This record gives sequence, structure tokens and C-alpha cells, in this order.
Amino acid sequence: MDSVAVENYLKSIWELGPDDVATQDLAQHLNVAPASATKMLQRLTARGLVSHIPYKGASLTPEGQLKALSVVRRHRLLETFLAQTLDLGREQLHDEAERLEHALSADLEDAIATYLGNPTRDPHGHPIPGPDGQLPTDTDLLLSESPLNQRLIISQVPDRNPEMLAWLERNEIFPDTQLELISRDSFDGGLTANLNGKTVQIASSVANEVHVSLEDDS
Amino acid sequence: MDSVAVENYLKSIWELGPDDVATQDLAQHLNVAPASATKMLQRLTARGLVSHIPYKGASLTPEGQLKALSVVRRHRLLETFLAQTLDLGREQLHDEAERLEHALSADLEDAIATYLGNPTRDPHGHPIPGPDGQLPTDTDLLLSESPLNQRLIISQVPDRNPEMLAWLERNEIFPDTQLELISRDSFDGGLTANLNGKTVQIASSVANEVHVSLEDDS
DNA sequence: CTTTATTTTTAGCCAAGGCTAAACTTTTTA
DNA sequence: TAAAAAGTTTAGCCTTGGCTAAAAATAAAG
Repeated sequence: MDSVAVENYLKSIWELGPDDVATQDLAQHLNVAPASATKMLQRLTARGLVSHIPYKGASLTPEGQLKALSVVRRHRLLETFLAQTLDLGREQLHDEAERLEHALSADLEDAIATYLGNPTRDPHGHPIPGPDGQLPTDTDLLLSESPLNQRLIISQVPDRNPEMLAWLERNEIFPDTQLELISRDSFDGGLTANLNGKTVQIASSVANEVHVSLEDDS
Repeated sequence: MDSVAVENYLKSIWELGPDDVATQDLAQHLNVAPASATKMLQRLTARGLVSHIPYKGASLTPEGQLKALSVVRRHRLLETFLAQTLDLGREQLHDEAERLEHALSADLEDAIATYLGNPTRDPHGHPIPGPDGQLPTDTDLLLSESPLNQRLIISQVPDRNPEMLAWLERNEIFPDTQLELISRDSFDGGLTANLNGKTVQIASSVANEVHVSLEDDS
């Protein structure tokens, strides 16, 4: 069994990838000192889960990626399960799943997946990897790169940014919300959108974290 | 935050208590070497959670007991929650809760308790400590010490013995089952009972793990 | 193209929680 | 009550996963 620390490193490398991940970025993402990250990368490389080229960066081996996706799967299943049974705030879901994901047995993972009907998206709209690490091909666009004057459907919102999530919540922007872009500020990338009749200003920092689809892929 | 190891030591001491717990018993219960247990008992004593008298045994301080009961509460709430939502086998519940109990935040604990309507018993019939460690006064009797020829109601079955649990399950002995003792073997303590019209032989090893109540305390 | 700044790694330290082997108590037995 | 057995603790070692400070490599700036 992999330790909590190992699982978190693998997950972080996956989240920051798929390009080579810089030691500093990884360390920051995990709230550890860069030297700690270096040491762990060496251990993970020795175990064949990571390929780390000194001074260049680190990436997951196929085996490492499988394990990372397993953690992501557990995380997203848990978010979905908790959301469905307990209705907690969207922001809380992430933190709780973050802790529980490391304590979920394969059996319980299966039981939860079955109970939920093998969902392919979590409450934030993020795709849930299959039991063997398959990720559905994702045709979503970033809101910041979406065309104007066209019906868009929110497909994914971030899950690790409480402030942004709260703002989105306040403006009723979550998966399945419909909207249409009206204009894009060519200077800072800010967007003006029409959302249920209301006009909303969306900062580019937000638009870079929100995904949309053109079609209703239910 | 206490580590998983610390929480497990405290819980084990509570389960083996309230008398002084022998180092060896504790070590065996936790599957560690006796020397490891000694070292941990010293650490816990230094932290004020345990009072350990060398060569005599260890017991929980009030603070340690509070923490132990908090773990027990989380464990039993989780068993109840999982039983209610996922219907897993009774035997599986224990193992899953054993892992998850250490990853449950206070918030999620509250949410689960509220969702379940603040239950006072888990699916095995074990009392669930309150948020401040209160345990309901328990008037249950051991089946091995119960009177003959009287209507008894199963109140508690063990949760950490898969074989015994399977046997009980097969004979339809679980919380709320009614039965009546017909005779007790004076030599080995074995019991003959009447259960839904059927006659069952109950070994004393089993009768020592099963609790019953005389009245229906619903 | 050299100097400075940034990033990364190495070296050495620490605490937690395991282990085994040896020493020491306590209990049991002869 | 002395010797043997059983239980407990101490001593010393190991791995994991952190840390800081110093050294080394890479990137940026002059």
C-alpha cells in the first residue's frame, strides 16, 4: 500500500502535468520545502512511479499515472457520494474528499461507484477516471477560449479555490448552467456574458478555470 | 491533530480497558511488537493521554479517554452511515470504518450524525458516544449470564470477528432478534435457545460476546 | 560572455513509529 | 525460597517524510 504522502505526490504531479513538473511548483502545491520534494522524487523514481531528470523536472511513468488516476478516481467518487448523500457546501466537498480518498478500499470504491451508477463526472463537472484509469475524451473548451454569441453550457468549475467557487456560486455558475458570451475585452481577456437574462462580468482569471461545452452532452 | 497510530493506541486501550491494560495484550491487539507498544505508551504518558506504570499496565487519563471516545464515535457513526447508504455486509463495515475513522473531520462527523438523526446505536448494536464522549448507561446483559425461560432481545453483537459474525448472521442472530434460553450446560456454559421457533446451540465463546436486553428499549 | 539571480540538489539533522536482541522485573513452579 | 518462565523495558537500529543551510546547476541580466 502506498502511503498518504506518496499518493499525494503522485496526484499533484498528475494535476500539474502532463508536462515535466518543476520541483518548486510541486513543493508549493504540496506545501513542503523544495528539498523535501526532491528527496521524494528520487524515492518515487527508484520505485518506478516517476521519471525525474535532475534540474529538468518530473513526470509520471505509466505505473505512476495509473496510481495517480486511482487517487483522482477515489477523490471524485467521494465528492459525488458526499454531495449526493449529505449535501454539504460545494467548497467543503473537496477538503473532505482530500482526506478520505487515502482511506478508501477497493471494495468500498466499487460499492460507491455502483451505488452512484458509475458516474462519469463529479459535482464540479470533472471527469471521473474509470477503474483502470480510463479518462473519457474531453471535448470541453475553456471559457476564455470559447466563441462569442453562441449557446454554451458550463461543464467544469474548479474545486480547489474556495473564493472563486463562492463567486461562481453567487452568480449561479455551475455545471449545466447555460450562458452566452457577448463580448471579450481584447486587453485583459475579461468577458461579458448573458446568463439567465442577467449580464455578468467574468474576469479572465475565472474564465481560465471554467470549462464549457457547445453541445448538451448528457 | 493526532496521528493514526496515536488514535489507534488510544482506541485499543479503551477497548481493552477500563482496567490496566497489559503491554502484551495491547501489542497483540494492534499487531505490533511489545517493545513498540512500550515506547508509544511512554510517549502518550508524556503527552498526558495515558498513565503508564512500568511493569503494571496502562490506562487512559480523562483527556485520553475523551480522544478515544471520539475515535469510537467516528467509527460507529461511519458504520451506521455506510450500512444505511451502501448496504455492505455487516462484516465489511468494521474494516472500512476502521480506515475512514481517522480521516473524518469534525464537520463531516457532525453532518453524518445529523443526517442519521443522531443515532445512539450502530448496526452491531454498540452504543455511539455523544460528541462530548457521553456514553448512554448500558443495562444490557451478556447472553452467557442471562436468565433462562425469559424473552430476551439481542442488543449487541461483536464487530471485529468475521467468523463469529458470519455464524450469527447464518442463524439470524443480530440486534433486535428475539430469543429465549432453554438450558445452560453447567459444564462448558453452552446454551440451548429457542429462536423464531427453531432450536439453536450457542457456544459459550459466542454467548460471551453477545449482549441482550430484557425489555424492548427502542 | 561574465556576473548575478533563481532553482535545484546535497548534506545533515529531527521526530514518529516500527523492529530485534539483550537486560531487567515479576510471576510461577518446583 | 530458589530457579525457571513469562512479561516488560531498554538499547540500538531502520525507514519515512519532514526541515534548514550550503553547494551546485541553470537561467537571466548586464
